[in-house]
Amino acid sequence: MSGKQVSFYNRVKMLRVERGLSRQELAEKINVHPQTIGYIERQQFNPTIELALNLSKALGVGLDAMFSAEPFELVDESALRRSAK
Amino acid sequence: MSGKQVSFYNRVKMLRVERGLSRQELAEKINVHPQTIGYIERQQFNPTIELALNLSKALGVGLDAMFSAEPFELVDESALRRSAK
DNA sequence: ACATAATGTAGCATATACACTACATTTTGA
DNA sequence: TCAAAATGTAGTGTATATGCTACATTATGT
Repeated sequence: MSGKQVSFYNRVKMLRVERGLSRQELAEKINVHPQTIGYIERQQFNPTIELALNLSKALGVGLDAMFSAEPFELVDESALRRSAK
Repeated sequence: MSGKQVSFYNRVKMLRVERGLSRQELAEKINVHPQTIGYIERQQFNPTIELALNLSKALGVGLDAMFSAEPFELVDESALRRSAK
């Protein structure tokens, strides 16, 4: 293992899966090791801003949509209904 | 010196000065060494997301308003005029 | 002009981000 | 059910984020 559990939240896994990317594929897009993506998703370490900016670009969302000091809300059914076309 | 020049941009100094804080004061708010603030402002290293989230809270702006892969625009006179009440 | 505060520079020390390899476990699809 | 793909776990190694101390330089206010 690398770091210990970290004290903030991220939506990297959700965003990656939503885009149909494997860790391998996401890792290639931003030139990091696939394990690095895993550690971030499991909140086992605290990525740098540079890596976060690369993730942000690769996933097409801003930093604030991806990292937060507070837990992100779960997507509930009403939200899904609202976002349905 | 600690790290080398970093490949992205931040507005920490501008935001700090605008709020009338010294590095010492900002550092105390977020429990880091004042030199750490200096290194970030001079882009001499790549802070972690956790530190960035703390800065974000202390300065009252989102991550995207503080860090960017592209240079921030300079505040020009017309912008100042526009934002004047 | 002078004191004081704020900032920069330059070390050294420690923790950890991230790379990488190898193998175990889980998931997925045929 | 079985093979392949995706993910998790473990351990090692290196670079660097960050702490900290000390001194030099540059504002700032009086």
